[in-house]
Amino acid sequence: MADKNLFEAAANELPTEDYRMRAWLALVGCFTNIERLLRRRFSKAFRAGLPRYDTLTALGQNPDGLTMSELASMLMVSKGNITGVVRRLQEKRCVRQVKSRKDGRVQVVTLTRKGKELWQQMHQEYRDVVGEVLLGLTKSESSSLTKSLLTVQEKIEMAGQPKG
Amino acid sequence: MADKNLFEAAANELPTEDYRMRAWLALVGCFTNIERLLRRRFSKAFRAGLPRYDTLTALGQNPDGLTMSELASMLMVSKGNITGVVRRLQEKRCVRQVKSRKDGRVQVVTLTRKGKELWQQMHQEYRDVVGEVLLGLTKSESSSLTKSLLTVQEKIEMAGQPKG
DNA sequence: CATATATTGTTTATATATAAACTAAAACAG
DNA sequence: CTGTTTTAGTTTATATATAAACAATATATG
Repeated sequence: MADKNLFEAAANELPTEDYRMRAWLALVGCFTNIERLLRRRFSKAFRAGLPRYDTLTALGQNPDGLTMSELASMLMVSKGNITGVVRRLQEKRCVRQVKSRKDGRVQVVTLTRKGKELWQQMHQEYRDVVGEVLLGLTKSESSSLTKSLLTVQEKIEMAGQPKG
Repeated sequence: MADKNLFEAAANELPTEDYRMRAWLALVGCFTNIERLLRRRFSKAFRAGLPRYDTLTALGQNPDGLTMSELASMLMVSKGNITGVVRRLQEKRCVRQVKSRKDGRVQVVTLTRKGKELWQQMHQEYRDVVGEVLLGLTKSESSSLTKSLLTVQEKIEMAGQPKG
């Protein structure tokens, strides 16, 4: 007993006509598997989770810096969350926080040189893992999958950012 | 600046031929959006995260109970994680833990009546949210998406469970 | 200008997640 | 039977996540 994972088991119990739930369960299973691999590789290589990579990426793409709120918005997480992630990155000297002179509430966050280097290493690792995991996927399969996913995305009524 | 989310921005920076990364970014964006909606609805309705629902579902599908290790394996999380989730469910009188008489190390976890009721409520909420979110998806779109995702799943070499 | 309101970011309480170290019990080896 | 190894589960340290309450600062409005 307890042979297959929950999502496969749940899909097996679905009535045939329940095609939307079936799609969602397939999405969960697929994402969860790949994401876990990525997380494990990042944990081993950098002793860091994916949120740090996401944060470094956002900052790398915006060399003039981003405020805490902008980071929260781009990464689609709460502001309280960003406070912690940026604090840990700062303790590792990977980012710099400077208080804005125009607006005393605002912190502008930028990458340090060390942060840029870490970002590049992480980026390579990220690309490697995704490449390995999706190795079996042909160009046409990838394109069809991407197209389906973007269709779903478009149809989701975006329900705002998290609070706080 | 900081207009669109990170995954869209990252996809825009990709070379055209990078179809696998593009598919992965679409997968991340799609999953993350829907999962966040689900989580928010669960948080509001039950003051509980999705892992509790997953755990109740696994137990609901196995009325004879599951051990902590079986739960960890089915939900694909670490054993230390299960310890916490089950403890919180037990504090709410939703599950029962009984030490096995055959093997003094093993805990067998089963649903209480209260747990069954909570599970059913959560199940309804889960179905509602997925239905709403994927409302715009036709049967044929759903099927094509499911098929693509299962193809990916098959091609992923499953890399074992987390440790601990 | 003074007061009301909104915005930025942190803090707190809680839930989730892992890896690694640990305990207890079972299985196995000689 | 005794010592070794394996297995089941918990504990600890750390990272991530949210909502809600809060502080400090801007902005808007009379």
